[in-house]
Order: sequence, then structure tokens, then C-alpha cells
Amino acid sequence: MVVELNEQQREAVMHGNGPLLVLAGAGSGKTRVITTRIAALVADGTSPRDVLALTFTNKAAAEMRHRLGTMLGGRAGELWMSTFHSAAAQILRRHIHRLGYTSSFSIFDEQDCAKLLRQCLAEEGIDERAGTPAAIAWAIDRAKNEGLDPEALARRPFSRDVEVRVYRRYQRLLKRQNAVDFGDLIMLAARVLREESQVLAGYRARLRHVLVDEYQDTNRAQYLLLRLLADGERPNLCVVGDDDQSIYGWRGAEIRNILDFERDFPDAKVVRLEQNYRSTKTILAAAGAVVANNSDRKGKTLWTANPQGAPVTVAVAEDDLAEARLVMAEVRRLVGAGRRLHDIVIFYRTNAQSRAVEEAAMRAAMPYTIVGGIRFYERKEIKDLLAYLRVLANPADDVSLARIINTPARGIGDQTVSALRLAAREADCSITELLRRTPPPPGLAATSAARVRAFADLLDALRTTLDGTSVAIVVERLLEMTAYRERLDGAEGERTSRIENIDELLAVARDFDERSPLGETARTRLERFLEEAALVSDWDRTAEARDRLTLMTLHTSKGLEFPIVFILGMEEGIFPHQRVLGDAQALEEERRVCYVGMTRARAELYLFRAERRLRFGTISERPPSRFLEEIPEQYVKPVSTPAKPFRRPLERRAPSDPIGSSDPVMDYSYRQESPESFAEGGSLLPGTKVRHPTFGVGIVRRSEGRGEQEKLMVQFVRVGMKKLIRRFANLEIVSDGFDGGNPASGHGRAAPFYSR
DNA sequence: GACTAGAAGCTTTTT
DNA sequence: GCTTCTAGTC
Repeated sequence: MVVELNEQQREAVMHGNGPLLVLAGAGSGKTRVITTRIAALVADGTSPRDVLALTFTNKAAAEMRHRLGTMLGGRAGELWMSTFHSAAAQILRRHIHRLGYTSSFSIFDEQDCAKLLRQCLAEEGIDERAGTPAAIAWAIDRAKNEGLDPEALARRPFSRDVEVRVYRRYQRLLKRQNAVDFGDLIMLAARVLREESQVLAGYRARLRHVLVDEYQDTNRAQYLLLRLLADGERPNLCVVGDDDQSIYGWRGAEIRNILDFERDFPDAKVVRLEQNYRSTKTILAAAGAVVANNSDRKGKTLWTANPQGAPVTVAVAEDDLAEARLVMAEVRRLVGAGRRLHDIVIFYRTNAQSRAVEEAAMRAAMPYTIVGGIRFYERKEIKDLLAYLRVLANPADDVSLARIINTPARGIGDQTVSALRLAAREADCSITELLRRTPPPPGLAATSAARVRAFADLLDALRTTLDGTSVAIVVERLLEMTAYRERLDGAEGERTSRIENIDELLAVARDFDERSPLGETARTRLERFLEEAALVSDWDRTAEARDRLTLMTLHTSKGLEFPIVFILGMEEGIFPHQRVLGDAQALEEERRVCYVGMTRARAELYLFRAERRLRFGTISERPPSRFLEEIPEQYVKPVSTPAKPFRRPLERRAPSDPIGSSDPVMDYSYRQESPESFAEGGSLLPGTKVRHPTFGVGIVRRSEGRGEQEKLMVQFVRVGMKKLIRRFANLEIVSDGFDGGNPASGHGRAAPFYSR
């Protein structure tokens, strides 16, 4: 092995058989240990085919595969390395027929599930306002995370009857549609292993070693799945994690899984990785001091041979706008001092905080990318096209059928759909199945019946394109036959971006075709394509950021590192969040989120807070976060409030005044828009200050389309928000909100201007 | 079927 | 406040 390891890392890598818990502190070389251990096992004679390595994200799996590729060469391809959900989907693809589904099952995302849930509530006669779908959805999700089916939930002492009833119906409807949700993937995979002993025996006989990354974030259902696969008193189960980085409790993660590993496996070998290779001594000490306030932890003492480094900067701003401005001023200073934009990352607790930063970045002409937000596969046009494919793959999928039956519009309204749904229920079949039958169901008007007939013919025609194997060709034919692109509605700009997304989907499909094995059947390929679309996130598809500022939530930051880290909104009520303040356990999780954020930094760490913040329409005073006070003074360099206040003082501010006409924000680094850009049809970017002959001065909040066709939402100082057509509005541009290249251009998907 | 008004929500979201 | 989604109207 050519890789250099420290003593503890070597211990973990060289550990032979039996359970192994690796408590890997932040930046301690966790991925290196897992990959090197796998390489060592293979070097020692274990077949790569007998190794299962599980991660939470596709990105983590891809990273490991890449590293192992360099260590093992071609044999790395034989490893079973994937996310929990993909592995479960693979198990189900083979064996789900034993549970009464077929292998072409659909995987529903949250939107699909929400639609189905509403149907369940309606059928159970539950008033949506009383039953609050969100609460029931949460209860079902939680049950699945705990590995409880409806009957098991019913046996729970405090389960609510409504929840059990809806859950039971929800499962029945999913099954009728041959569909599963994310929670089902894990739960049903565990069930098929538990109930079908030969299936389980097959996996156990094969799997010699199971490795799990980020073990602190596994939920109960995942734990149960693991216990099935890695059975016995001394299974070859290696889990790697850090209890201090467990931040997904609210999604069902059980921190107890890692805390209790030694109780579960009394023979377990425990290795602590405590040398940090990432951060300066100062950053590590500051972060360690914060997390030391938690009681429910194993306790590690990280140390580093890295230099002491600069103190942590704690900056206080007047309000949220000033905070964002201060951030941009500091970014500018750092860039002036030779730093690159991609060295800097901005973290915040909630997505809502990104807006102020985005606006400040635009004003400061600072290119940026937001990680997260709307995902590619969740965009309307992409979901529409995938819904067609899903109906082709799985005709029982009524949720997808309902989505496409009138998209593009073909005169099949809600009445018709309800009638079809009813007829399908009576005939005990899916709507697609019903459509295949002739004559069409009774009770439909002649015109409606004809339209439904035409739609059924369309589906039949599409089905014939499945004879070839190429997914891309199916999508192309689908686009032609439905005239989907041509019939897109909405404003010019929106249409353009949708068409770009459709082209992107075609590119993804072509790429998928190229990566696919020869001799595969069309159906299998389509099923695999849909599975990938359901289980792969945007982040996994994102290439390395170009030279841009990166913005993301603290949760998204886990597993990453940056030379310079900014954390914003270090205030009670923001971080820790308002909703956890009375809950000791949840508060500890917030503290872990803080620890994760701080330990992403290699060289410099900045913590920002605002004394006042505009939230839910009101300005409130914000006391500093307790986490700030938990950092020992010796590691901190405070920065005082900027001299010039940014927002007018509270008392002089009229309640209806959205901007403040003398707001100094408006004077900040503006430039007149050049006349040419209007002639070229340049659009008015959000943030641009304009004057209207009757409404007065305002700020462009949103724009659609270009040039004279452009539709604008403008927030006026005196009259509030107005929608305008630029051609008629006779606007005078007072100052440009932006003075550089358009950071939104390039790729539609991470485009900050309309991404949320 | 398109447009608008009203209501609800508003923490994080690996899959 | 602002956004998003749904229900109701023309």
C-alpha cells in the first residue's frame, strides 16, 4: 500500500474480521480510511464482488469509486458501492415480485407522494384543514424511517387512529400503482430479506464485508437492513462516522445507532481518528469548544499539526442587509489580497437567508452559485416528460398518468379524469389499463370520449418506440408526438429556460444510453434510467464550481471543505433556530450543525451576525447566538459595526415604505445601464432601480422576457409592488443593480435569478 | 382553460 | 413580507 497512514488510520485499515467502529473526527481522513481498507481487503484476497460499501449521497459514492479506481484499477468496477437507496432499489428490482409488486415499479418523489396522500385523505373523508396533510405525511414518513408498516404503527401505544388509517390506505394505493416512495425502498428491501429466507441467504453468502459511511445519520430502517445483511455475532461490518456530525435527526437519523454500536456488537473494535488534517489549530479549538457543550456524545479530542492560524473573525452588522454588504466587502478585500472566489463559501441556516446575500452579490457584481434549491429532476417540464416514461414503464402508475393526461392541454379536464378514476376503481384496474379497453368507459360525453381515445392512441404509439433500446430516442419521439416544446406556455424567458432543460434531459438520456451495457432490453434500460432520475440529485451532477462564490445551507456543507468559510446569521432564533429553543436534544443537534459548519474551514473562519433582522415582515432585535459565546475569547477577533448604518433607524421608517428612499443601499457601486443594452433587448435585472412617471422610484424584483416584451415586477417606494410591461411603462433607469457579467447565464439550473 | 384572489406556510431535505 | 399553491370565476 503506497498510501501514507497514521497509526490509528492504519489500525482501522488493517483490522481483519469482525465489527469495527471508526469514530472519525472532522477532517481526519475518513474517506481515505474506507477506501484504503477496501483496497487492503481486496489485496488480501477478498473478491471486490463480495464487498458492499454504503454511503448517503451519490457524490460520496462516486468519490470513493474514483479513489478506488486509482488504487485497484478495473477491479474497482466490481465493487458494490452505492447509496442506501440505490442498493435497496437494486435488491427490490430483483425480488419485489415476492411482495406483490413488479420489477417495473415507480419511485415516487415527495410531490407524487403528496398528491397520493391528498387522494387518501379525500377517500378517508378527512377534511384537509382538520387533518393537516403535512402532519400526516410526516407521521407516515417517520413510521417508515423507523421501519414500521401500518400494522406495526397501529400497535404502537401512542399512535393516532387517523394516521394509521391514512397510512394503511396510502400503502394500499401505492401498491395498486406498483409504486414505492423513498421510505419504502429501505423498508421493503428489509422486508423482502426478512420474509424470504432464500433471498437473504443469497446475499449473506455473497457479502463478505459491509462498510457504511456517515453511520451517525442512519435511521432505524437502515439499521434493520444492515443487521439483516451483516448478521451474526461478529459480522464483518465496518461503520465510520462521527456522533458530533449527526445533523439529520429531524429526518429520522438515529444518533443512538452510532452511540450504541459497542452495545450492539460487544466484540467491536473501536478506533478513534483524532488527528485533523484540515483546519488550523485555532479553528479546531474554537469548534471543539462549541461542541463540548453537548452532553450526548462519545467525546473526542481532535488535534492537529497544522499552524495556529488567524483568529476567528466575529463581525456584527446593523441588520441583515448590512450583514450581506459586509460579507461582500470582505469578499472583495480577500479577492484583492489574491484569494480566488472559489476559495470562499457562504453558509446560512435557512434558505430564506440566501436572498439578502444574492442581492448583495448582484450589486457587488460578484458571480456566485447556489447549491441546492430546485432540483433538475423536479422541474415541471422534466417531471412531465419523466411521467410519460413512467407510464410506459409502469402502466399502473396513475399519479404519473394524471400528470400527463392533459399535458400539453388536450381538452381532458378534471371532470373527465374523475370519471376515469371512478371507472378504474370499479373495474379494479389502473387508468391506463382502462384506456386500453374498448369501448371507453360509460358516462363520458362524446367529445370527451374521443379525446380520451386519442390520448390512448398516443400512448400506444409511444409504446411502439420502446422496441429500440435508446432512451433518448423515446424522449425525442415523445417530444415530437406531443409537440411538447411547441406547446409550452408562459413568458418568453421562461420558455427558453424550459427548452434548455429539455435539451439537457435529452443530453442526459444520450449519455445514459452510451454508458449502458449492450444487449440490454429496452424495458430494463428504461427502468434503470427512471431509477437514476429518481435517486440522483443535482448536486451529484454539478461539476466543480468555476471561479465563483458558493452559497449553501449548513446542512448541505457536510463532507466538504473550503479555505475560507463565512457563516451568517449567528443569532438566537436563527441559529439556533427558533423552533428548537425549548428542546434540549434538538438544541444539541443545532450545535452539531454549527460544529459541522465551523470545521469545514481550512484557514479562515468568519462568523457574522446582525443586530436586527427583517423576518416575516417585521424587524426584530436579535441577540447573539449562544454558540458565539461558547467560543473562548482568545480565539476570536471581533469586528465592530460598520460606521455607516444601512437601513434607516426603526422609528423613522414608515411601515408601508418598502425601500426607504434615502436608503444608502441604493448608492452602492451602481453604474448607469448603457443605452446599447436596451437596444439589444437586455433585460432589467432584479435590483435595478427605476423611475416610473406616475409611480415614482422602485426596485425591479423580477423580470421575464427581454427588451420591449419584458414583463416586470417592480416594488415602488410609494405604491408597493406593481406588474408592468416594459414597453408601456416608460421606465427611466436610475441605476443598474448590477455591473458585471450576468452570473445567471450559462446554465439554467443553478441560475440564481429565478431559482427560488 | 386562463386568470386572479385568498390562504397558508415560513428549518434543515443526503434519497 | 413573500412565495406557493389551490379554489373560484369568467
